Amino acid sequence: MVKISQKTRYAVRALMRLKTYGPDGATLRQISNAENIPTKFLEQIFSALVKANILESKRGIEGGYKLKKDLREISLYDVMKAVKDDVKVARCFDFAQNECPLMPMCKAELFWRKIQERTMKVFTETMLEE
Amino acid sequence: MVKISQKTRYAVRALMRLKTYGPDGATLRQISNAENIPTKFLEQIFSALVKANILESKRGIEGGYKLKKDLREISLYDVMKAVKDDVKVARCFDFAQNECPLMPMCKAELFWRKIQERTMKVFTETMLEE
DNA sequence: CATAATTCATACTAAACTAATAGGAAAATC
DNA sequence: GATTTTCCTATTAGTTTAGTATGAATTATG
Repeated sequence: MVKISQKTRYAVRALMRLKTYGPDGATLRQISNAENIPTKFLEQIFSALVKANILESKRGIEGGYKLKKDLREISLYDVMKAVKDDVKVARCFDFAQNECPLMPMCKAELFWRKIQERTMKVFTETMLEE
Repeated sequence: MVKISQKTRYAVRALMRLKTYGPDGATLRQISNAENIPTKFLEQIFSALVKANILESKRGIEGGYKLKKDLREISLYDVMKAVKDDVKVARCFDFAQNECPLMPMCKAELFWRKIQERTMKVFTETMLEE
């Protein structure tokens, strides 16, 4: 099953939800309640999104999270990368680099390269809001 | 990690390898040796490819497998479907159908639909040989 | 017909990965 | 100083994937 991880899916929903709170943002708890996402799990996700410069955080009472970018500027790939949901759909993983017995460039490798490129293109070009 | 299953990856390599044996095809053992794929695992894969009408098989001594279609006519999606490596990259799995609290059509759902469509397009349009 | 080589069918095990939980530290406001 | 929030990181539980195992059915050949 080729699928995008729950982490990424939660992240996307949470970001979209966060936007509805306007420029002042919201707390983790507000988002996790609104979207029915396990609070502690979302915490890890938001932490990663902060590191990726997608969110801005402030601690303490009156703290919370704000979007640091417009949804139009955030691609699915950005989110996946932030939460470490790698997109290695199809590179040639069957042999360690430079050890493929069919090197320098077997047909399968060429094929997987194409798939990888085309899939990446979809993920990098599809923005959370278009 | 978004990736295509080992089953599908083996299948692609095996099909490409099979082609090199010409119109008479080859046995499971030949392919599994040549590609270094666990024989019994490949057996399951080939069985699925036969059911999907991608391969033709003949039992007994002198038996083996033959391609039933040209590689140009087999898409990655065909292979994935055959080996049950579903492509549900991104439909809205977060709520059971008709139970999404954001229905009739939340922003996330729209987003995932786009991703799903675009990814499917890549997989159905990329052929094993182009 | 007996034998050997092959595909077919299905159940089981092991390994890897993902999702979720847990506990407490650090910061900010009042 | 108390409370509310984010931050950090380790552990557990659950699910999925990869691989192994066993044996039946089929077919060519001597």
